[in-house]
Order: sequence, then structure tokens, then C-alpha cells
Amino acid sequence: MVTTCAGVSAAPGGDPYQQGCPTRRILDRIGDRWTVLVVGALGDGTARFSELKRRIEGISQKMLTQTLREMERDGLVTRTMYAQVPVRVEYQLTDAGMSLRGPLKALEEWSIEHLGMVMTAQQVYDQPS
Amino acid sequence: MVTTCAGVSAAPGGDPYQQGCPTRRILDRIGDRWTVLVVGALGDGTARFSELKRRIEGISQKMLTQTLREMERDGLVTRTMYAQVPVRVEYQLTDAGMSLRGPLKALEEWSIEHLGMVMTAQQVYDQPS
DNA sequence: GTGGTCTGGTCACCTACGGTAACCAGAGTT
DNA sequence: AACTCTGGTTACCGTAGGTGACCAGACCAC
Repeated sequence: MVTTCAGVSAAPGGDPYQQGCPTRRILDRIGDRWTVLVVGALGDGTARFSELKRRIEGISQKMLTQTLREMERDGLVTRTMYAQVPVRVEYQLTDAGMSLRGPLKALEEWSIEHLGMVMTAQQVYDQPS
Repeated sequence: MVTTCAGVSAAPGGDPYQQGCPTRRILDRIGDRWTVLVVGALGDGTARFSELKRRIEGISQKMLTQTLREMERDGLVTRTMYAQVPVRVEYQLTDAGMSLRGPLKALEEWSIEHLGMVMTAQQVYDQPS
């Protein structure tokens, strides 16, 4: 058993409710707005940079680069550069990245399922009444 | 079937990859750093404001208030105020909020499971080599 | 050889969001 | 009158994240 959070030995892997805990850092990273979408956009195949940018509407070049770098660093995607002209760069989920698809898909499905309910709740809440 | 994203009728509930799409807005909200932790901290019971603040180490009063208000607006939690002295405020997940626990728990488990792998990947990546 | 194209980036700039800490109500307690 | 408690709100500030310009570098058309 590995103790990852200072002073916390009861929870293997660390208690996400403890600040500065690695688990929480990871939760922050994968809960990141763009990471979720990149994982979904990559799916089980490979995609080029520009392809991802096109798929994920609204993402800026900077944020896509940044997100992909972070994900590469975290071992979630692999980056393959082909010295062609013009340069071709392909991204692909690693096994770890693939394993994230399940949980994230569940989240996506939840939001689609509860979309109507949330919208209604908001309208009710916002009513001056 | 409800078309929620302008020009998108193929995906019921909306395509999260379309910007401005309600599904994406919800994904942003629940993917929010603090919302995830509040859902976990509330669990299946009720909790007072100060209790949540204590459980979620590192959250500021402002962000807890803000997060809880948003969640209340989204119909994820109920807020009950008891006109005692001092004032007592209790929060509880709604059914919708409860249904979020599964997906979020999966995410939490993923991050605990892959903690080691990610840390290693980062170290390898950061090596000047 | 000069201009235009393509890709995948980087860089400066600025806004907006999140964090910090101070302050508040309002009643009870000493 | 001063101090406690809870559950906030507010001003302030720093740093993320977004925007748009610019870059490499090789190819093609003229």
C-alpha cells in the first residue's frame, strides 16, 4: 500500500478531499473542460491536430496544444510526428487514455439524460415568482 | 426527440462537441473542480455548510457558497434553512444529484487506480534524458 | 525568386474566473 | 459592551484561459 497524501494512510491511493493530494490533482486534470472533450474526440482511433481542432468546436489552438501536451505528459495520449510536408502530427489514446473513456462516457450520458431536468430546474429557480 | 444544439438533429440531447450546446454547458458545470467534490462530500445524507467546508479541505467559503448555489439552481441539491440561532443550513443531494454519484465515483476510482501510472509517466516525460 | 499555401505551433496581450481575507447580520453569553 | 457562533457577502488581486498575430519550412504557381 502506498500512502500518497501526507498524514493519510487509511485510504490507499489518497483521499481526494485532502488538498494537494495527487489524486485530487489528477481529478482536476481529467475533470478539465477540454481533456474530457479530447478523449471523446479521439475515441479509439488516431486523429491529427487539425482534425481534433475541427471536431472540438470552440477550442483554441493554444488550449488544444496545451491540453494534448498535458495528456501526453500524463501518459494518456501518444504523439507521433511524421516529417512530411506539411508536417503531420497524429494523436492516439494510450491504454490508460482508453480506460478513461468509460467513466467520461458515463458522465456525458448523464448530462444528456438530465439535460431537460437541469434546464427546467434553472428556469424554476430563476423565476422571480 | 428534442434538438438542443442549433443545426444538430442527429444526436438527441445535443452534441457536446458543439460549442454553446447545453449538454456542454452541463458537462462544464459538473466537471467543475468543486462540484465533483461536493457531490462526494454530501454522499447520501445531509450536511451543514460548515461541515462541507471542513470535509472538503481547501475550498474557500466563497467557492463553497457559489458551488452550492449553482448546484441548487441546477436541481442537484436542496437547501434547507432552519431559523435557529445561530442559523443552521442543511444541504442534501436531490435524486438527480444522487444519480451523479455513480459516474463521478467511477472517475474518482479511475484516478486512484491510475495514480501511480500517471506519476510515473510524468517523471519519464520530465526527464531531460 | 517572389508570393501564396499548408500544417502545427508559439507568443504577447487581455479578460474573467478563482482564491484571500476582511467584513456583516443577529441573537446568545459573560 | 465585548465576544461567540454560523453562513454568508464583498473588495481586491493574481493567474488561468481565450484571442489574434506571427512563425517555420517546404512545396507550388507565376
